[in-house]
Amino acid sequence: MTREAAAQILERIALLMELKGENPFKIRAYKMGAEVVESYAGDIMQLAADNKLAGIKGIGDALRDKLHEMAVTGRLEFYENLRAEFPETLFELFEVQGLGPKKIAALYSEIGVGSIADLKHACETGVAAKLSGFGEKTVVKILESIAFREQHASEFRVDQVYGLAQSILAALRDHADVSRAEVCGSFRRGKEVVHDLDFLCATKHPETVIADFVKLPFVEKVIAQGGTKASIYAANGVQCDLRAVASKEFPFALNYFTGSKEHNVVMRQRALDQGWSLNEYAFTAVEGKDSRPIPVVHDEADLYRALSLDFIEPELRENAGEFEAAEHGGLPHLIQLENLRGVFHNHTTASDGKATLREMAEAARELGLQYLGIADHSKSSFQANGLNEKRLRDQIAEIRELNEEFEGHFRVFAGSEVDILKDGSLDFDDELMSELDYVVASVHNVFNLPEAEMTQRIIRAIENPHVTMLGHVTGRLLLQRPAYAVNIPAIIDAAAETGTIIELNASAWRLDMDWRWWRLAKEKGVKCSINPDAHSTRGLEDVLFGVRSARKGWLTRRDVVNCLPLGEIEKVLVKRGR
DNA sequence: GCCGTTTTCGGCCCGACTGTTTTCAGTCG
Repeated sequence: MTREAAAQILERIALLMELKGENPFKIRAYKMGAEVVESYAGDIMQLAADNKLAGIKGIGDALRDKLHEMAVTGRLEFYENLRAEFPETLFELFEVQGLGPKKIAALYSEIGVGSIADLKHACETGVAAKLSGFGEKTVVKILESIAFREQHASEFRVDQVYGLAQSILAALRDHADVSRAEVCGSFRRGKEVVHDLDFLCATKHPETVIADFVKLPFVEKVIAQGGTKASIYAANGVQCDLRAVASKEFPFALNYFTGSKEHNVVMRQRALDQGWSLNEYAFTAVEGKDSRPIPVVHDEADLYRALSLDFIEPELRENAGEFEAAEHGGLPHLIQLENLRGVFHNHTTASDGKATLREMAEAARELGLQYLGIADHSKSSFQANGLNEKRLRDQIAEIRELNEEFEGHFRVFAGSEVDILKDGSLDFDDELMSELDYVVASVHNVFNLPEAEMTQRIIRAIENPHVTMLGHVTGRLLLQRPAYAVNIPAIIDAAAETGTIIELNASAWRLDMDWRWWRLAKEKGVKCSINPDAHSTRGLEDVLFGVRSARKGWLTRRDVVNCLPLGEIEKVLVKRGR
């Protein structure tokens, strides 16, 4: 059993215990255990199998035995018995905003609601509103949350499909009969969520490749299988399509299946202007039309060149100005993962992170970075074990001490993710913030302010000269919680005026500020910081998702402050007027 | 269920907001 599977079982035990009204501390112990299993630096399942879990904080006698059972047998009897008491679909209900264990327990035990479908019915027929603790407004909120979910059904965040995409791609490229393979579609275009995964391969033996594709280990169900095309569901419910084409068709098919649809329309129109028809297989001369000779196309760059265009990176293919730019050499040289030199906004065990300061620093060095910015939560974020003044000052001292060990080869920057309070004031006073190397200011509560008030709140915060950057601008959680109401152009203007950096939060849950706003920010001269918001050493690698979004927002390494080397980054952290 | 320890059991994370209530339970961060 994988660590992810084991962690999920522990999490689900915690949920079911909440429903049963178990001791809340016992529940928390299971949740903590799940986190430890998920983030432990080392092969925790092997340790569990070998009975060597003693001494790991958060894993006591009971969890040790349960993990051992899971590691050895691949199942957990305790969980299976517990699970049998409730319908499997009950877990869905925890994803509805406004529903917690108490309300779910009432819904289930009193009116038999065991799934989202049941819940919707109970709300619409007025049955739910009659329950004690429920009323009109609760029901409206629940229905709104269900509608939001339905709207985004069969969509996946990038982190949910990234590993699968890489595995399938690797399997295709390994296939003896495949000469080229690529992921296409919105995944290749770097969208923040995807509906499905589209794969393309070049081969002389499509039937063989298709037949082998549907037998890959991640395949849960074959939806369709033909001579050149197959669709399957992977184990996590993601639909994956594979198209097999001849090698000479590959660049055309790659371009066509990468999209976007709007981009393709313009491509075909431009081809027609040359007297050619363009489809997913080739250019063909349009009969009766005066056409130029058709050039040889080996790859996508040839295809764009044939249409008198510079190569347009997949992330830019949204028909949002990329053609105009590609006509006269105006496309940006997009940032790449390798350009990053450091990362800000990361958490440690001091607040709600899972790795210590030292572990985070070592992991960042291991990734080849030159600096790491720590920004644990501030005191108002009680739930995240936010640091008070004393603890923050202790951490600053600890960071200074650690830096001495690095002798200038690497640096940890002392920062804080300071809560922006309801009125736009900050959780720490100016004196304390002036002792920090940088400050990330973020909203963590009171999300339901009217737009004007929320905007003013944030602007007031970034007008503080100690605020270096603004964290996750809209608070959205992709596919789960919409952004709160805020006037982004006004925020961008204020950031430009005050020299405040805006974060591109690289967590796949957030990707906030959204890529659609970065061109405006860039025009106004606002700098970006791609921040992993890492809560573990592995979380540092989320910068990958942030870079995808930054590319989609037309950003180059010059627009992103954490591409600056150690020697130059300090200057940027000193805000104008600070 | 875990932890720490005066080694055997008591403590474990706080506050705001919302909506349903009429003084507070539940949810969220």
